[in-house]
Amino acid sequence: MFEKYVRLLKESQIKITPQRLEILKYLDEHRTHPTVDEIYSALKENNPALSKTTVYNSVDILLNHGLIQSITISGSELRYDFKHGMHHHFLCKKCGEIIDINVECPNLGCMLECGHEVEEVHGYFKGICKKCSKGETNRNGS
Amino acid sequence: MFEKYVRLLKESQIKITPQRLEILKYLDEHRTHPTVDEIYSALKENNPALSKTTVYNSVDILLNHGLIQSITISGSELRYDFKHGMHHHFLCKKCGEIIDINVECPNLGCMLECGHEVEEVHGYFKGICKKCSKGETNRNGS
DNA sequence: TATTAAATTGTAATAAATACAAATTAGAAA
DNA sequence: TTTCTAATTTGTATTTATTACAATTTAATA
Repeated sequence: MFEKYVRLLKESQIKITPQRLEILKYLDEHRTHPTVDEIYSALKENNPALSKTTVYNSVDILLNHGLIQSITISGSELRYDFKHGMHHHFLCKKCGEIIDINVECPNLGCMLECGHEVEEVHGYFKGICKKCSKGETNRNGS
Repeated sequence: MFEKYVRLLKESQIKITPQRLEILKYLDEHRTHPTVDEIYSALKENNPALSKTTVYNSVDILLNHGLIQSITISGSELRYDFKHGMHHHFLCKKCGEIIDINVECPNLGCMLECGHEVEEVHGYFKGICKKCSKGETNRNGS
């Protein structure tokens, strides 16, 4: 059940706690780029004693060890994403969904030429997603 | 003095007010990607009656008409940028500076193929900037 | 110049993130 | 296994960013 996440934490030399395992698992299984509040609400169901501060602390340590990444696409709030292969994001301004776009950034070489040390690469697109532009229903009901 | 900004607002059919002119001019002349608070503090010097709500309202309307863009690179706060040519951004994790990177995104074609309507393209890199990685002084003094 | 819809101001409320002290716990050592 | 300690979790209190909104002021038209 949690073997994968135990292994990931051990590899990063992070102390293993049930809360961290649950958070990492949640992010791996829900590629919805949730906020701390969304993670907290979901996990509180099975663990009513969970504290939101723990979620903040945990995503911080997972972030610092590179197991997850933070997404700033939506402004005024941070979202989190289990680190799978390099990809970009698309935010639909109508339904609010954040869609993974499986492309890499071809500008990285240019960055290195500039002389900066690049640790993170983020590519964001915003607009109206395929579904919404076809006029299908969406989660905002608009 | 303000002709350029009067023209820009007129072209966008936005009502011309001194506050909007000052904010647009400030963003054009200070390519530092300031927050609302930074814009507010700077302009309050010459206009003590300025309200922070006005800065929020003004950047909103300038944003909606495409005269400026919002930058979400730094998390938990929005930054604003006068809209000049297409470029990416680099955030230095040491000195906090946000540097313009003059590249375009070659993935746009791919996006259109996906069927999404793209309105905005954002490319962010994070790491240690050239100056900081050479050990020079920086604004955090670290 | 008078009019009116829109913008500005200031205060209050909301929401996201951080700080911190007390209680609890993971994991190493005995 | 039990003990011990540093690290983690919890809960509360702050701070900070943003939004809501009513009253006042103003831009721009007639």
